[in-house]
Amino acid sequence: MATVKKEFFTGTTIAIAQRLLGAYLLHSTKFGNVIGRIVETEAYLHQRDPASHAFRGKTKRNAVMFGPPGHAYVYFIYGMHYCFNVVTAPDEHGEAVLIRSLEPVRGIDAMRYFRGVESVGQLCNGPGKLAKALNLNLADNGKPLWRGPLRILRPDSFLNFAKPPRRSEIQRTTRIGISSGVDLPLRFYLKSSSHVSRTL
DNA sequence: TGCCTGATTGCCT
DNA sequence: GGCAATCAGGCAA
Repeated sequence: MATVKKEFFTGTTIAIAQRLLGAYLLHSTKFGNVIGRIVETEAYLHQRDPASHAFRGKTKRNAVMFGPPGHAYVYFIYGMHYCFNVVTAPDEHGEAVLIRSLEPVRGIDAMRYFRGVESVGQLCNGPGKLAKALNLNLADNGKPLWRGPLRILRPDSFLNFAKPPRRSEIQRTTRIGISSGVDLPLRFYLKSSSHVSRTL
């Protein structure tokens, strides 16, 4: 298992949204390490993106988005769900990448316990689902992702010589579950994956 | 202070 | 496909 370096989080938010595909998200829990392969992401920008939490400026809730890149931005939504994001862009630029789906890799029984669901295909195929499967909540907001109990692992962490996905493997579409900025093509997922929240 | 909405999910028809 | 659950943040007053 090779954790990414801090430099992994430099570049445009859109580039990082694509770079994260094929990488892994690890969380160390009381039931051991829980790991999933990232197969679906969405970019949320600062300006020109009304769907972004950062669009209306910095607040107590979204402050982490405006901090340095490579940290976790976790927020509570709909009174019952958490969503996990990777902060991108330099200080004072409120941008992040929402992780929408994972393919379960390790700690699947722990995921089942946290989710209360058996089917592997239903464990992490949605932003609220994966946060629950990895036992993520507001306590994880602001944590670094290149060291510590919550980390991003390189795409070659599990399969020998596994390379990042080719550009042709990545499908780009509009985002899901928003009411403004619906026309922006800022969602990315791996065409070959059967674990995305939904295709096209 | 009060009202409305939301980067969702799961259950019901 | 429709809709309830459930509550913190954001904005109007």
